Amino acid sequence: MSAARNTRSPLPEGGEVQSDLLEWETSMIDIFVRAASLIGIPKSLGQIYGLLFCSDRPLPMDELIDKLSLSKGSVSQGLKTLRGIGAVKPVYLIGDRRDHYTCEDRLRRLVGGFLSEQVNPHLSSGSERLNIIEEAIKRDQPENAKHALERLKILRSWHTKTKLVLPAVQKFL
Amino acid sequence: MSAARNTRSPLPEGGEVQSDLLEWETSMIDIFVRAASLIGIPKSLGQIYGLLFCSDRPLPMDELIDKLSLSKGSVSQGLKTLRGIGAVKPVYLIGDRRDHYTCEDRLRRLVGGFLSEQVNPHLSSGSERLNIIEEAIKRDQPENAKHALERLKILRSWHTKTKLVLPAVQKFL
DNA sequence: CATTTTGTTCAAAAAAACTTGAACAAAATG
DNA sequence: CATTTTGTTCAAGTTTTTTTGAACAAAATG
Repeated sequence: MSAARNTRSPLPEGGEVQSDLLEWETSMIDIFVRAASLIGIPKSLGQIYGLLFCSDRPLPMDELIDKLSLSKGSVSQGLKTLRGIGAVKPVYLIGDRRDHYTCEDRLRRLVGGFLSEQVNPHLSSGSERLNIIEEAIKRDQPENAKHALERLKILRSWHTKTKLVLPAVQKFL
Repeated sequence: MSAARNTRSPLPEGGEVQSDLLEWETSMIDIFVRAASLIGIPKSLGQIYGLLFCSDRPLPMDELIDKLSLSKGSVSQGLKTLRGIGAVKPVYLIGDRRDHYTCEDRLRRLVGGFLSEQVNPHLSSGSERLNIIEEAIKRDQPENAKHALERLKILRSWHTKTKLVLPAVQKFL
């Protein structure tokens, strides 16, 4: 077990550090990439969030592009989405014209943002949709209308339970 | 508001009914298709589950293929996956050689199956992964090791909370 | 045992999702 | 105000995921 210290390549003249990620950073980012894909979010968003999570200071787009080897477009679009769900926040640093970003690191907020942007809209519209189905059943008058209405009832109960449980989960976290 | 009754086309001679779906069925299936894509599951699985949910009796593959206009391969593979997470169950009917399927309609079971197949594996491996990151931090000896360890600590607390909350949710449903 | 029925598998096709890069806009700088 | 810096947008390209369909296996039937 040779203990080689932190091997970022020494700064090239300029001032522009094409620093590779350290191993712990790579692994930690990987955790977020996996978590992202688990909840159906693109890999690049996981990477961006992950790098911000690892960083001990707010980072500008440049650095994200550079360290993650992503295109400008990807990072710009990714930050937009992450801002949208409140997972990252712009921070304005004096003496630097560029926007810098930090990650939201409170689990409750993180989950809250995700739920209210990605899940709640579906839940809300769900209620109306169930009413529309009820009307359709009445219109169709299927021979098994009774069964159809039973199914609808089940869906309504699922809907209710879900709307109840999500806020509770959030409060717990 | 003309109340046209259920318009399945009258049976063609054979006995094979290429019955189109009724409107209420289509809409209800659509609910499942949306829900599926919300949790990152292919559309066809949503359709299959949805049709079984609408049906008042177990259905054989043939009927799923026919009514949903999906290929044999898709339905076979889809049922396999759904069986895997316990969302559908084979039912053996006397006098019919074909497998028939019903859907699991207890929300708790449904969520339970999904969590234990798709989520828990990630959660379990997560613990080990965090230890590996800890080792990486020690190895890398980054100048901001203190910060890195703080981040790790946060991840561990998230991990713990998540492992705690999922079973609780399940119990509630 | 030849034939039919039922169901699985997997390579290739199709569709969907994601990423790129170049063109553009907006704001700051000198 | 011309130039540079920063950031967005979106059409086209790439990659990933999903679906198809034909070949195959297994079991029942007569």
